[in-house]
This record gives sequence, C-alpha cells and structure tokens, in this order.
Amino acid sequence: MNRYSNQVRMLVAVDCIIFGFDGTELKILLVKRSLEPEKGNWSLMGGFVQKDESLNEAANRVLLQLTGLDKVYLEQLHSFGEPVRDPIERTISVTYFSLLDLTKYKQQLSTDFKAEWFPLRKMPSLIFDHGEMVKMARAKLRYKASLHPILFELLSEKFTIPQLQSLFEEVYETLFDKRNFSRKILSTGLLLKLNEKDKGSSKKGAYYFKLDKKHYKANFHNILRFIPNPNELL
Amino acid sequence: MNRYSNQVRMLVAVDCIIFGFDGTELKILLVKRSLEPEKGNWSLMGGFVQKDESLNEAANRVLLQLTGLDKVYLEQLHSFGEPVRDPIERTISVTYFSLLDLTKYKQQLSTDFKAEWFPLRKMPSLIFDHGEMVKMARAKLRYKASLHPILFELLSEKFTIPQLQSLFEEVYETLFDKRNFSRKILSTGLLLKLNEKDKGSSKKGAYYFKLDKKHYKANFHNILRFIPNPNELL
DNA sequence: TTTATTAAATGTCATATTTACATTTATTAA
DNA sequence: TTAATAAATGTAAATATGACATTTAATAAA
Repeated sequence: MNRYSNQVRMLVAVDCIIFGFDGTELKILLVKRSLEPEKGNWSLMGGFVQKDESLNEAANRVLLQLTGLDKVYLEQLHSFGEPVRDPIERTISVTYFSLLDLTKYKQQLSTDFKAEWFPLRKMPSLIFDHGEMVKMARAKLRYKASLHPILFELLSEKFTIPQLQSLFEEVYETLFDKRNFSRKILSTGLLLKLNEKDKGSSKKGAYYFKLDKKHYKANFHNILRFIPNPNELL
Repeated sequence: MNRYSNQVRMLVAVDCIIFGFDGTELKILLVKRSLEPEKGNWSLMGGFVQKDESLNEAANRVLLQLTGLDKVYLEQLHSFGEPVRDPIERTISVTYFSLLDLTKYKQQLSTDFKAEWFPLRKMPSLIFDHGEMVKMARAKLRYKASLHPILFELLSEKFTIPQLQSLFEEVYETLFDKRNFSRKILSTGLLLKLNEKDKGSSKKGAYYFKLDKKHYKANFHNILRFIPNPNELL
C-alpha cells in the first residue's frame, strides 16, 4: 500500500501576517496579487507549501522572499479551510504571524513583489478571507502582548521607554500613565539601561535600553501583566 | 484558468486530542488504528477532511463519530506538516483539542472504534507525531486554564468546589490551599450555589454549584488568574 | 550668563490583591 | 452523647496596583 485511497488531495498554502512599527504607527506588509483571480488586489504574502518543505519552512521562505529578513519572530496562528475560500481550487491556508523591526526591512527586495506597508487603521480590503486572518492576528497580538514580552520584536535593538510606551499605546489604542508604565516595565527585569541617550524627541534626551537576552529567553513564557486592565480592552 | 499549475496537492487530516476527567484523573481518549501502517497501535482519533467540508466541520464529525457527543468544547490547536510525518503519503494534520464531560460519553459507540480512556500519566506511546500533539495540547490546556474558565467543560453541570479544586490540582500536578482557592473561584462571580449537597465524600456534604451561563459567556475571554503562581508551574 | 522651554525621570499614598495560616461547622456513625 | 470527617470560613501581613505632581537634564532664546 503506498497511498490512501478515495481521499481528496488539496493545495496547502501559508499566508503571513507581518506587523511592523515605524515609531508612530502599527503597520502591516501587503502585496499586490500577481495572478488571477483578483490579480492586482491587495493580499497577504503567501505561497504554496512545496514537496519537501515543512509548514514552518514554507513560512520562513515566504518571509525571506518578501522582506530579505531571516530569523524574525514567526509563529503559527491558525489554519483556514472553508471549502470555497479560494474560488479556483480547494486550498487550505496555514497562517503565520510575524513581528519585525521595520527599519531593518530590505526595501529593494520589496519591489519584486510590489509590497507596501500600510497603517493597520488604513488597510485596504483584502482578497479571499485574508481580512479575517488579519483580524485574528491583531487579536492575538493584543492578547499575547498583554502577557508576554513580544512587542520588543517590533523595535530596534536600542529603544527608549517612551518609544516602548508609544508602541504599547498604538497596539492597544489607548494611553497609559507613564509613571506606572515605566515602573511596570522596569520591574520585569527585562531591560538593561545603556549609557546613551536618544535626543531625537527632547532636549533632555531619553536613555536607551536593550533587552537582557538571557532573562528574555528564560522568562519569555512566564505570564506577566503588561497591560493594566486587559479585560476592558477586549 | 481553473487550477493552479505546478503545485503539489496533499491530504489534509484533522486529529483530535480529547480530554476527560473522571473525578480523580485527567484522561485522554485514544483509538486503535484500524489501517496500515501501524495498524493496531494507539492513535489520536482523526480523519481526512472531505471534499465539501471545512476544518471545523471535519473535527466535529470525527468527535461525533467517536463519542456520540455534539456541542462539546472544541478548539483548533495547531497544524503539523513535516514532509514525512505520515510514511504512506504527505499529509497535513490540523489538530483540535476538546474537553468533555466523561460521564456523558456514549460508551456503546466507542466499541466501533476500539476507543479507550487513558490516564494522561499512563498514556501509551502513539503513532507518528501524535505524542508531540498531545504534549502541545497539554501545555495549551494548562496555559489556557490558568487564564480562562475552560476546566468547567470537563465537569458535569453540577459540581462542588472540592471537585473543582481536585481537577485543577490534577491539571497542574500540584496542591492548592483550599481557602484561597475557594475565595478566588467564588470571586469570579461565575458560580451559582445550589440548594443541594453532594454527600459522596463527606458526612457534612459539599454544596453543589453550577455555572452562571450568562456570566460565563460574557466574560469568557477576560483574563482571570485561576492559578496563583502559573510561572512557577511551567 | 541667565532664563525659558521641553520632555524625561521619579515618588507617594490609598486601595486592592495575594498569600500564609487555624478554627468552626454540619453531618453521620459509633 | 461523642467521635470522626471533610466542608466552610476569617484574618492579618505583604505585595501589587492605580491615581496623581514635582523635579531634572539639556538646549535654545533672551
């Protein structure tokens, strides 16, 4: 016996929801679809899983092709499998969500794919069920970032507390008290203060911090509480 | 154009990790595989996704076939897609994890599938990558139950606080202080006290409670904290 | 040199939550 | 009536949280 009989084979695709932060706005990377149907419409970056490729490998390949970036935060999100989600042919989509430092993004490669960063709040409508995928990724980002230190993946190696706070405020579409925010973030023990200031946004300047990588990796799965009243935000 | 060209089609299966609680032990429902390869070895209950069936529909169908139960807690967990995970033919497995009240389980149907409940701690080794799937489901159960009231899905409609505490203790393989446990659970406002006692385990008897369904549904997604020091348990 | 301006950094107090720990209560059987 | 058993409940100290205002460092203007 070398095949299962009487069963339907289908295409399996990966689609990536890629988030970035430019210092002010939370953004998503989209591409113009290059084939019919819906050619020319905005879409998540994706591709079919190849013969000898795992799902994770496929997602990493797609991400590398689009951004030129390797070793970015990438996590499987959810699989979508409505029978008619792709009108051409039955296709299961395994979605991944990714967080990356927008400033490291290799723009030259993006031209091959007609890729563009959109502010999440001004995102165009997407093909197929991609809008639903983004919605789920956004919910997961909020959920996970309230409990685990994932938002650091969106910042450069060096960042200031006010920058970090802006990012949290953008993700949760709210404002936090800076005294309490600073106290809570510093109390995690995740941050190392550098002897260097960012003078970009004030005369006094704000100290740069970087992640304590050891502490970060060792405690990543711990449940912290980054967000004061997470329930009220949902 | 009515097909995508030059792409590989694969089988897509759903596999279900089904948890139950008998009052003492946390259990998992397994079946003896009925076809080659690995015929006769223990396996998760699963099946191939059919032509006009969504992933959720496939999982519900499989669960109904095995347990006779409809409308149980069922949640998509993760998709597994290593190229060689099934030696016969490339198959993507979308896993679902399910929590059900073991006492409602229709045993007569299980005979068709040679299904059996195993205590999680004494589970036999499973075919393919099913062991890894169970491990992930167990981690997710612990994670989610520390933040959301999902363990109630494992109990009957009526239950006592000591029974609930036993369940938590079994899931986390630890002991909790009963005064603090009771206070924390009651403070959620999820429980309604009934005018009836369970005399099964003491002379005094323990009051039965049931879920306040409205409150449960409205607040399910809120992040609570059922477990005192979840970090130390991971 | 002094002063004004700006955002960063920090402190305090009241309240809520958490943890550790012991006694009383209801029921049944001896 | 008493002994036995598990259920139910209380309290006090420590810690975390949330609301709120002042001081500080650096630059630019007077």
